Amino acid sequence: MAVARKPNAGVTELAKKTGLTKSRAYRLLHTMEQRRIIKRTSESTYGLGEAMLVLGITASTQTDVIRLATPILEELCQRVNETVQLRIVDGVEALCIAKAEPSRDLRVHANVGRRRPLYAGSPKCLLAFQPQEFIDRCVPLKPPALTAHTPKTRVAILEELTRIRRQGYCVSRGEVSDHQVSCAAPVFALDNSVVASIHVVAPAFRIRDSELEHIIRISTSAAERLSKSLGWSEDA
Amino acid sequence: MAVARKPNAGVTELAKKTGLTKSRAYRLLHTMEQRRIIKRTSESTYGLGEAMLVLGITASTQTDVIRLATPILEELCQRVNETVQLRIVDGVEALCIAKAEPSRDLRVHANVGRRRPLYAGSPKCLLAFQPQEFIDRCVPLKPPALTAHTPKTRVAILEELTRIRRQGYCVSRGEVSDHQVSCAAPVFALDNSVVASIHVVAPAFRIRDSELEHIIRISTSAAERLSKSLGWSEDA
DNA sequence: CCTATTCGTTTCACTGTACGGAACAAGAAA
DNA sequence: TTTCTTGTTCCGTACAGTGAAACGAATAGG
Repeated sequence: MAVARKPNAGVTELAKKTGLTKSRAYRLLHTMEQRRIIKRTSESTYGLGEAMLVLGITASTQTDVIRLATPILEELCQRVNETVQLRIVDGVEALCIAKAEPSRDLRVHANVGRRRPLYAGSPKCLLAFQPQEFIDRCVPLKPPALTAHTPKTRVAILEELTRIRRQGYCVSRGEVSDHQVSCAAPVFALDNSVVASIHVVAPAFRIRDSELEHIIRISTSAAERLSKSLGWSEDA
Repeated sequence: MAVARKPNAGVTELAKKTGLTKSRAYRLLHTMEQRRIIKRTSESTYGLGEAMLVLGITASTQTDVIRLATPILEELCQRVNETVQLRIVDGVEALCIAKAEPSRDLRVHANVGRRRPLYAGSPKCLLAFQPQEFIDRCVPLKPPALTAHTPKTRVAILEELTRIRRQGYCVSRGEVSDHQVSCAAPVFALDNSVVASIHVVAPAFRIRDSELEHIIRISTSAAERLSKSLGWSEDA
């Protein structure tokens, strides 16, 4: 997992990150390389290997969230005719684990595997429903201003999170990148925890208020359908 | 890996498959469950867990084959306007690790993570370039007749493999499922081994001989481009 | 050019971990 | 009932994997 988190790191660096001895780290890396769990990306830097790829792809067919989400994402994508993403929390970041893209020429490009900070833009939808202790750890005191619309203070972000919890969805207008609007809705599991979020991302000029409302309506409904198929049901 | 290969298996079954003691198997499963590498699918049956999903998705962004293939697959998909797949050998099967689908209504559906036997249809393209010893192990004496066009004998398959090696691509007309035509081309790595194959799958009625030739031409060229971007260069 | 660090790698004696075998409870089948 | 299965736990011991230290080979600094 340390290798995944920090690709192209060497033995010493990985040993430090994980708190292992250098010799232990070295030996672990050595045997994991033999088993193809990791591979050398250059002389003495490591990355995830082929075995991990195969296991991960297999995992995605055995995991409910992905299996059930795929058709829902595709339908949503077709209805809004914009790029759709499924994200989960990994570490202190949002990780895109599935996507669907429309075939129109001008669209926002999405990438499975890409990570984003949780405290800016539509990933806030994931953050909002995490334990307060986790939220406090994730939101920086001085969030970097990516665009003119990025919330400038920690307090502003925390207030936004409260609003998201209340209204049940999140809208970001050019917060993380200009000319981009995104809308996200939370996906609940049996225990009422939020396990993922569904995002619709679109070029800003195409989204007037009326379109935005339409997108909000059907993406929250898509997220709700996914929640229900995961066993969740609506109560306090 | 045993859990991946055989989902919904219990302790005893997994212990047998792996040659481990029952107590060892139990303890390994127990700690892997704590680390979220695997999860219980029911009382005492196991499947791959969330950690595996995250690692696998991360691996796919760190793996050259996938990263470089994605744009090539998408371009190929657009040019042939049919479903395109990227497959690798896993165990004695072909595993689909990436795909691209056109947006037209009638198309062959593909699924990342799906496995197919290596000895029938276009996966033969992968098999053809493996070591002879491996081929012998994979091709059954009496291959099951999936359709009227499935090769009926072991010898027929072996001859087909020779032809594939000679011509550098593989065509399957309804071998694994009626009304489906597929065409595959091998992807080479630096050491001239075949690491993957690019497949174009289409409904049979749409593919006349002239279209097929066109598909063969541009899919072999796509595979060649991918090979080259992996560091391969054409020599004996 | 010579230290001073840094890196990855290897050695070695030791110890604490993870092992196998057997026993256990709880079901299911005979 | 008995006799198979399951999954789970116990326990004494062997030995695998450990940490610390040493090693050679780089790179950086003065």
